[in-house]
Amino acid sequence: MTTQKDSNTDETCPAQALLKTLAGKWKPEIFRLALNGPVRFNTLLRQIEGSNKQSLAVALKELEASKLLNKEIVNEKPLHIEYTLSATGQSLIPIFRQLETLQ
Amino acid sequence: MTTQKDSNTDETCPAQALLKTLAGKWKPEIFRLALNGPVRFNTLLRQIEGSNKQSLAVALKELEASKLLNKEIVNEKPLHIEYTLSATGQSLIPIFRQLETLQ
DNA sequence: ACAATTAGTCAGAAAAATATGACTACACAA
DNA sequence: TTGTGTAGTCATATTTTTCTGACTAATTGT
Repeated sequence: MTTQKDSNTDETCPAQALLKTLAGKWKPEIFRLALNGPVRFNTLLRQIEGSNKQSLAVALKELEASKLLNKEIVNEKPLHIEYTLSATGQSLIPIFRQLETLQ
Repeated sequence: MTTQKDSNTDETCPAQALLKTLAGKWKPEIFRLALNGPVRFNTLLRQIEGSNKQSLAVALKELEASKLLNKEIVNEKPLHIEYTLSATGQSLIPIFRQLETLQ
């Protein structure tokens, strides 16, 4: 006999996918700051109070892996790295704005 | 000397607030199912594979506490409880629909 | 009276997420 | 060559979240 616990395993719901990629203690804050322009590792570490290197590094890596942020080396002095919103990330801006209009 | 890690503690960003209320392993799935109409405890337990009583109970309690779901006793036979989208919950429907249009 | 269905609670265990502190490595300036 | 700023890694510890299995309790059907 098969269990009655089957059928509904969509896992293709975009809202759930987004919630999953932005899940975690620091990802939403990183993403929000990235809405205003490129962000950098040490700057985030100073801006986001209570955060730490390890957790930010993991969060950035995962946001990059899930294609919300792009990582690029900037050849200026001092040489540094910038994380910017990807095209996908930018496509979410209207939704964030819409959420801000909700009371 | 004060630390340079101050200033930016908004915590009034609605997008982040929503991400927080829908954070957790089962809340997004519960919420998504509730979009289609009233949901019930034992039914969710059967529908959401891999879930368990305890976690669903906690998730439902928190979704109710954060005013996304309403809990009501239905006086039919058998007497049972229904969780339905609150007004706030319903206000999020357009955003979920919009996310579904995103590739 | 007994079993099934309803909707949970509770204590403790296991798993996952997050934090700490030490360390690495490159570029550049003094 | 010593120091500062860049951006991390790594092993371990702590904290938080989630799961398991036993139990409760009211309602309804046989």
